[in-house]
Amino acid sequence: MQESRKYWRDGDVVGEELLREILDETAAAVHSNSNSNSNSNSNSKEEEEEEREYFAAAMAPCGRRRRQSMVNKLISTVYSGPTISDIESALSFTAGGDQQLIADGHNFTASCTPAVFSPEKTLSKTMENKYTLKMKSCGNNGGLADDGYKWRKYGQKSIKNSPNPRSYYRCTNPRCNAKKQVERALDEPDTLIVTYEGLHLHYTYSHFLHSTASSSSTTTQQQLQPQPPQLSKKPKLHLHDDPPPPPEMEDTTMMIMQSFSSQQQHQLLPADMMMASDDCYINGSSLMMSLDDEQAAAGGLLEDVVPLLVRRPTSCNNYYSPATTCTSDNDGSSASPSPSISSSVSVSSWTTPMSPCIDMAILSNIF
DNA sequence: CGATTTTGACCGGCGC
DNA sequence: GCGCCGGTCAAAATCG
Repeated sequence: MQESRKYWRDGDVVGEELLREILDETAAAVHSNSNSNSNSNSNSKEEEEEEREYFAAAMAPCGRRRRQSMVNKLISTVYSGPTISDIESALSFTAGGDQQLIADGHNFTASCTPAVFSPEKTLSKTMENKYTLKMKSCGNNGGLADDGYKWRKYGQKSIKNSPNPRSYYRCTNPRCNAKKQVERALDEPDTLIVTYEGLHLHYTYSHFLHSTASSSSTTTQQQLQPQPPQLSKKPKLHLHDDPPPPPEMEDTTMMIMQSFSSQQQHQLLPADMMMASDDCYINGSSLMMSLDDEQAAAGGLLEDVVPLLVRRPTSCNNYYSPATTCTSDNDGSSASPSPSISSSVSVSSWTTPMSPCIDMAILSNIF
């Protein structure tokens, strides 16, 4: 955890160093597993070098399966959020109410205790999936991490024993019942507490933005999905302020996405929406996503499965030009965070060249 | 002019 | 039953 914090806070160089450390540790673990009878006190530099070489060989292009295993181990080391089993649980319409993720500024801890979905329960009951994020404010943009969705504020309430009001947001997609609450932490004025609730029944906007920039399989999606922000009339998005996205995603993000794509096919429920692409197809009332193709996953499917992506706070300022208007204020009440800043952050963060992109992916909602 | 935000009113759950 | 509290509604205001 401490290392993750270090990684999260410091710049890309430190992040890469930490990533290397993690890779080395993972390689050492694998090495020791494959040589269980070897001397356990092998801490010399030469042996460390051997381990590095061993791991480098394991990560060679020909060792795809082993690399996948390495990636999985890396993910499990760096990523403390929901596991693929949690995702599958969520996809199976689980609802525990206790599924909570706390991002303590920079790190996430997850306590996912999903309950098995009971068909007799009402839909609203099943949508009790909630998780709470604590995130640091970044400058005057409210510090709200991008989650790729557009939100509309529908209420604000002053909370007892708290000087800061709580704002209530609802996804602007009319068929989507996702909500979130935003309030400022009591003890840490620069920390925002965001509670997400409900399922998104559509793609993230950032997905389309990214797909538009780097994928060739977006035509159908764009036809079927809400108009991406850069094509909408919404001036608050300020996409013109974004740096031009590089064509490729950064490696680590790719690795994370490949980790997800390495899993078997995922059955996503429910699919009362109409959606089709090269990667998805409708199967009865459910949506099947074929994730065998890593390239397909790299085209943005991670955001299909993990709609909420919290970016590194240290980077967020880089994604906005000083001219970016922001309606947030100091009390966090009128932050109107997502509509004004979300999409631009998302696109940039996916494609920031120097970013090691251990983007902390938080799952609760599918689509 | 449509979309979004603001804000007071209203409603339901919960504890006493 | 009553009051408190959190969440939501909806009309007015604001924004672009």
